[in-house]
Amino acid sequence: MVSERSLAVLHAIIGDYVETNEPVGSKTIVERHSFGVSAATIRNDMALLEDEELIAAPHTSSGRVPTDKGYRLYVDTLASVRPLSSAQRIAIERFLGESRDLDDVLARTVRLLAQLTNQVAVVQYPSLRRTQVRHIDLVAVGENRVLCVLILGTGVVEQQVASLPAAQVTETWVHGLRERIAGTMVGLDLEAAGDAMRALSGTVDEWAQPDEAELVRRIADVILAQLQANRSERITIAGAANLSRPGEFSGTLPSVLEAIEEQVTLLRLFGELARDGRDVAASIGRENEPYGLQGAAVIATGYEREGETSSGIGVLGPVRMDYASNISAVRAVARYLSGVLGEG
Amino acid sequence: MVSERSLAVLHAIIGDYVETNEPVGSKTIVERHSFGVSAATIRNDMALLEDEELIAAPHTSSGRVPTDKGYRLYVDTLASVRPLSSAQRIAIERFLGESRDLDDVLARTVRLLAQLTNQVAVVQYPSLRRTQVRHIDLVAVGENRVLCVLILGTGVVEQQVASLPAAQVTETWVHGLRERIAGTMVGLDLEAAGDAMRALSGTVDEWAQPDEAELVRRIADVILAQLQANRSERITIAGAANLSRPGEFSGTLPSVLEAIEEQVTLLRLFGELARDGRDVAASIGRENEPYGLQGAAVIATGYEREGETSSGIGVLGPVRMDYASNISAVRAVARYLSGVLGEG
DNA sequence: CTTGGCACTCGATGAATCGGAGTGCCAGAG
DNA sequence: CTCTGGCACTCCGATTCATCGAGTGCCAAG
Repeated sequence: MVSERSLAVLHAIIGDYVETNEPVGSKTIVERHSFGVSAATIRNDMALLEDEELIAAPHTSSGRVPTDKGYRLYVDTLASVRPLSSAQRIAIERFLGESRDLDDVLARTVRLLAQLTNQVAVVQYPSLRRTQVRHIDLVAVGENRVLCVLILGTGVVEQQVASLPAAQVTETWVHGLRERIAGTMVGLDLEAAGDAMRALSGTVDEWAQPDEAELVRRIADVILAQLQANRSERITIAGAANLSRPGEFSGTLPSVLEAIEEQVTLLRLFGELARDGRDVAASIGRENEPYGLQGAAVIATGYEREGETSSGIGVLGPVRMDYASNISAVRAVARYLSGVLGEG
Repeated sequence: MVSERSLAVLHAIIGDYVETNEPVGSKTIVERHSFGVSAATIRNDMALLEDEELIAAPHTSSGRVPTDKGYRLYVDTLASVRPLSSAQRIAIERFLGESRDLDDVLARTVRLLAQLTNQVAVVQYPSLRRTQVRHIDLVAVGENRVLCVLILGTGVVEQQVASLPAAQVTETWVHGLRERIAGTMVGLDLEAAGDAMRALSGTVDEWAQPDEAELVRRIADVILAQLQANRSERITIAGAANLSRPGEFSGTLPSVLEAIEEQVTLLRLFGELARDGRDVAASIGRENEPYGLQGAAVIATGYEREGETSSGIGVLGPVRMDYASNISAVRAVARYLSGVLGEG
């Protein structure tokens, strides 16, 4: 276990290194931070930290640089998350009150976060798995098409046309079917509605004419697809230009760009981080290896929508980043977003 | 005017420079290309090219590098666009036959183009301005909501709910309104339909009860918004990871990343390039200055959908790129895309 | 446990050197 | 008028070498 002071030294090293991007030596530390001890003592502590693999020396007899493990301990022992500057608070305020629809709020939020942190910001769209089906409609369009309209609790409207094989459907028949389906589905969340829909589709022979069963199954499939589409998740990204800051992201820039393009990778990563624990989580360097993002660090948390935790929000940046500021920025923006979405 | 051979020298210089990324001198040229003349003669030609500002020397007495103007003349005089390699043809073939919906086709296409060229590929979604309105439906949802459903010639279905102020609408009233609107709009393209809609909304007092006029206007506004939304244009992008190749894009990487994020910039640029002329167009270096993309080159052309030119497709890369290959790749993929979309 | 001292390491910096690729120009040949 | 070989000149880039200094590790003393 590392001593109290050694930990303070680690914090000092990381603080200086993040700021200057240069290996930091014992002398620099005693100059810039007022430890009450001499450089030699610091050196002893640093040797200790090096034994623990929390810091490393790029070359023999040069300053030290934090390792992934060092960063990890750092964020875990980060007590005082630096409060936001007043300029940052103002920036957040400016975005309040202008909220429009969900897309707009998320787009503004992700840009805000990118601007605050100077990193790539990522916001996951709310998971709608727990959203309810508010309304369902079937509309005959021509003789062999039925338009299936689904209105969800969030106000999202989903529609799709089911093409039927050469059968002529009547307005009244469609109406009857609609009543039956709506009766079983409306009010349920997407997951339960899907189950109900499958059950209905399975027992179709019991209540429908044989020659109509096929039609019902077709329509049921379309509705199932619609339910499924709304459970699928997306993310929105901003601040990609921050990736071009030179020096950072030494060799792993390609994989980061790929991850941004893929989306699915980031989705998994953010989902994971947002899920466990209520507070802001970080994943640093090698910890991201399963996602091909060693070289990068991710800070993420969940935000709430109408009272329940829905999805992830956070930033993606180089391992050498200002965790204190960025963690508090992510936390603040997540709270703000939860507030805005809580009202609606 | 530059002589025949000087032009050939320019081509040689650009060819070598693109390949090696190093200033190319007279000696290198006589070695690698079989001009029938000596290095001194090449030097004379190079002096001439330099007078014309087609090439420039980074330092006194070093090889020459093409200028933007040089690249411009190069692509303008590019006669034999190199045919695709068989491997590339196979890659294209593999994407055939798997076409599904429009989104899928475009997503595959843009990735294909990125892979073929090793650049950032951009495909503009088809402009729907000339698409016809195929069907319109109004469905009463509850007492004070009307769902407006628009089905377009492309199969796209657009829907939106119009909220009405405390008025109870009857099923029959909605039906009547639907008939009237459908009668004036169905069969028109989006632009004309918008005009018709506005006209209808303007004369509402002549044929509707005074207390219903407001409802009609509300509904009309929603439909207008739907029409507008479908005229708006989008692009899809792939191959952003190719930006990370080092050395290229010396200092302008940030602006390129911004442009990709903005989309609207690229939309204007590609729209412009796809519009003029039928063949592949290029915009090189400073020519992109109005878009903040000096430092980059764009190769673009239009593709056809159901017989008429609809939108742009192309690649974005560093000025120093293989124009011959990339132009032919863009052309080939555009043709392939036109073929696929022509059938549907 | 801390501290000052000291020898040592090793990368960074800068000057000096050198080689060579490349140019520009000229005079002569076709 | 064009091409060619030759030649002097320039200047970049790599190499070498010496030096500097920040920083370490270790030790013996407080």
